Amino acid sequence: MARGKIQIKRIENSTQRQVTFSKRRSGIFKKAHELTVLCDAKFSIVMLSSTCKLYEYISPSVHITKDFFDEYQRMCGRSLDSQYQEMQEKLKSLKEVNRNLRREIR
Amino acid sequence: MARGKIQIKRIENSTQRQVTFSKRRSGIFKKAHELTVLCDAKFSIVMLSSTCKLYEYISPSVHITKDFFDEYQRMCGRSLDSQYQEMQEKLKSLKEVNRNLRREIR
DNA sequence: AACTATTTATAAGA
DNA sequence: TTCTTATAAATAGTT
Repeated sequence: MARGKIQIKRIENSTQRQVTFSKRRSGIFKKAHELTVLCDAKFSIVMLSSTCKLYEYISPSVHITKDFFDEYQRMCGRSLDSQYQEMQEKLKSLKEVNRNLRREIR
Repeated sequence: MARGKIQIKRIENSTQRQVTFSKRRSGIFKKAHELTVLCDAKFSIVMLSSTCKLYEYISPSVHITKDFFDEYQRMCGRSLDSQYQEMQEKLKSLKEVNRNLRREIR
């Protein structure tokens, strides 16, 4: 995009890949924040870099994932049944992460 | 940004807010996809609009949330010392989410 | 970390 | 709503 057009394909040079990641990561978080403010949207963004770092963005009005889903419930009035499958899958994966993290930390 | 500069504050007109949401949503998903390809990043984006719709983006190489965290484990699990603090914090928050989700499902 | 030449995103208009 | 386009914003390459 700027001093030259780039193709959207993996950047092979590791240094450049990190620089681009850093720049574009902040760009996306900025856009997410703007959309939050402009349109009353709520966000959860989890980003995992190739250098092994975890970055997160969560809308200011949403503090934890639970709040996020609670808000969805409240606004949409969807029954628990329709959400059940999704939440159960989420719970299952979180349980496994939980277990693995315990093991790692020990 | 275009035919005029806008202030980043809530768009009061509902129609315009939806139009802007729709445009910017696709913009963010496009950027996320590009970052995925350019930098080997992995993403999970969950977006909740003010009109009660849920939108998600997950990196092509990641099929479910579990895979996402598994990948994090695989990549980061070895350098424990440097990751310790971060993981412990993560574990703490995941435990809370876990607890809350259990309650939701019951 | 800054700087700009360009590309890209998008606000307003059609 | 889908397309256009003038302009604002993001960013690739550079310093």
